[in-house]
Amino acid sequence: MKKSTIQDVADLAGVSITTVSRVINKNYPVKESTRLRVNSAIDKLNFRPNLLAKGLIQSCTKTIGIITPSIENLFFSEVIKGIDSFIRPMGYSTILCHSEGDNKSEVDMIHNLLNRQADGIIMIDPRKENIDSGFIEDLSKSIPLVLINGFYDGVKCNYILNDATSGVIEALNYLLGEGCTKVTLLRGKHSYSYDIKEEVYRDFILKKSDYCKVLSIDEGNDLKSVNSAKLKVISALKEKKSAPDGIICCNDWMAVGALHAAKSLGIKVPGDLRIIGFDNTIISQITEPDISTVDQQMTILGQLAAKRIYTMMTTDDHEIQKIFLETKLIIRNS
Amino acid sequence: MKKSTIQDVADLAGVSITTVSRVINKNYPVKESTRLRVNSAIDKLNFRPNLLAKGLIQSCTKTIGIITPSIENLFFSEVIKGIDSFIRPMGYSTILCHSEGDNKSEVDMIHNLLNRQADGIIMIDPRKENIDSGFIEDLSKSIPLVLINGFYDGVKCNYILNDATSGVIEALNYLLGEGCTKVTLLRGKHSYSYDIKEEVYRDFILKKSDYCKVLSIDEGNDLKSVNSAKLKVISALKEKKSAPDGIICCNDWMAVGALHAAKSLGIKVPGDLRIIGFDNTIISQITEPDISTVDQQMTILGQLAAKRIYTMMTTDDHEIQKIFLETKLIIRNS
DNA sequence: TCAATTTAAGAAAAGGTTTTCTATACAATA
DNA sequence: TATTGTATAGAAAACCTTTTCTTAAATTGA
Repeated sequence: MKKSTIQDVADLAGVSITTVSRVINKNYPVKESTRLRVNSAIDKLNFRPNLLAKGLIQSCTKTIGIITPSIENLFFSEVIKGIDSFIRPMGYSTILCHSEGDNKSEVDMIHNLLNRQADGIIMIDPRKENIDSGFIEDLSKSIPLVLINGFYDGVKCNYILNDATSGVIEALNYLLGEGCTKVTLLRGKHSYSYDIKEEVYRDFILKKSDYCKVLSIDEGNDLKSVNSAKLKVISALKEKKSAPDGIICCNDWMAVGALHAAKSLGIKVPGDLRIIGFDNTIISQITEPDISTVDQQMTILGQLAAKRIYTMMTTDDHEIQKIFLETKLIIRNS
Repeated sequence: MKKSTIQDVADLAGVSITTVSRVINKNYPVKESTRLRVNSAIDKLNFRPNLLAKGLIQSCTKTIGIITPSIENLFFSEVIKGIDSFIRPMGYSTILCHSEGDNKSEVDMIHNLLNRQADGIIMIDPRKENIDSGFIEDLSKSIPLVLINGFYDGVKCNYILNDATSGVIEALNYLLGEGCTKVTLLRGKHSYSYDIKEEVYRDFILKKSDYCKVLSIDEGNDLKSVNSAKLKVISALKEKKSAPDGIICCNDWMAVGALHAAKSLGIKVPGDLRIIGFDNTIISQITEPDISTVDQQMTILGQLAAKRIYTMMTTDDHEIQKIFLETKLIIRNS
């Protein structure tokens, strides 16, 4: 079944393509009788307007790209749903790209989005390398760009949405208050969101204690990180003198890994070891015990990013904004 | 920074746009010296070819659309990764759409993909209503379409990839073998994959037992289903006479819900109640006890779908194929 | 009735590529 | 020399819309 064009519709309805366009876009008065004729022609031919042509002439595609490192972490799923919930009703559609935490993929995907003439891009947890190289800063000069969790002070040129570092402090205060004396941080690589947490952790813990230890696994967002975290924590727990009695994990997957590590060694949680996760995804609720975690308000994070990019796309307000969102520690049984 | 076009590049390099096009696409010999000049002009102007224009003229966008009900279920994540792992290296990019299990969204997204001139569409667990209405069958006449888990015999016009129903039988055999006498099935709505499982369950169980009971929750793929499943199972377990001693859950989220239901009532798993999930996602490994589940080979499922759609897009082999994949019961401690 | 205004609809340009067809320059062959 | 062949590169059409500019027809006002 060959695709029909606006010309076919025009021929069938006995009008010009201009008129068909007007009927479709409802942006110009058309006599009722012709409107009906055109519409029935559209139905008969099953006509679908070619967005490539439309986008080409309007130089606007009503599309935003979302780049996420992973689709295996509910943190991202929730953020994405937040973005969608705001931007869809505004008539935009989204193109979701997952880079699997790969540098090059991330760049390729951005290029692809640019080539497709996306109107804006939201990046969740962009790769550190791509920030450091200046790539992202450059990018933000050529297209409305909002980063989620990609904040660090050095990047001045980007409008950045970021949840506060307050979560780490809240978690630390809680653990110290519960009597922990050896609190460690478990983090992943390649994302500034981990760096910030580490920085805050170090600054804060050194004021209160002389135990300061950071565990780092190779990745952080995919499923493999559960096991990596487990292995990493097992080896930390095996160290006689310096084994931690509290772990703050940079996301809930890692926290699950830590929990399993403790179990495998017969270490009681929360008796001998306390674990705190990050994100408050549902997986922190389904383990035994369920895991205390820092809520990140993912939906709101996404909505704010969407709102901001919408403003940038539709007005000439392109100034750089940094919005910080509150976090909240959810106490459970770990 | 205004976007530069192929004309700008041509002007700067002192050649025609034809030549620039040839340099970019490497589909025609160009003298080395001009090639260099053109390339440096491209770099200088930071030129990015407009895919709208290219797609328009080639009537091919090297794009496939993926429609999934949810991005909150690792089953889908794995399938999607499988698709990507095959189709990306072939030079295609993917547009991922999540319908949140909404009928209308699903249709809208398909229309959007058609309007964008996607070259093919893969649908995971398409909505029952859209199959029943004939919409999907019609669709498959106008674009290469592959369904994953959308199989039922009535749909003759679609090429369908589907994992075997053998999983249900395997699970049933196992539970009966372990001495269960009241095995129920917990399912969701609006997807044929649940219908098939129910059908197989009914056919099989009635031959072996006179206990046949199906529990159904409103949705099945999002996070809310954990809680819905829990509530549904709690009320089933409370029924004195007919409380099940074995539950087959149509995905791992539901199995988690069922497990929590049992816990909340103080019912021992697997002692008093056995639970089997579906999908073998990592969440079936992180609960206590970990959950026996039916592995669905999601990655392969995705790869096969991608491979099939690739063939359909690049050759004139458009015949309807139905591929069935083996499942495997993974025995754990539930 | 005639001019002026309003309404409805068409013609053609534009958007940025690819592709077919054509043209030039030069070398090779007879 | 005349002919053929071979690189190399340009001109122009094509892809399918939207949009600006016109035009024709219908309505209004005096």
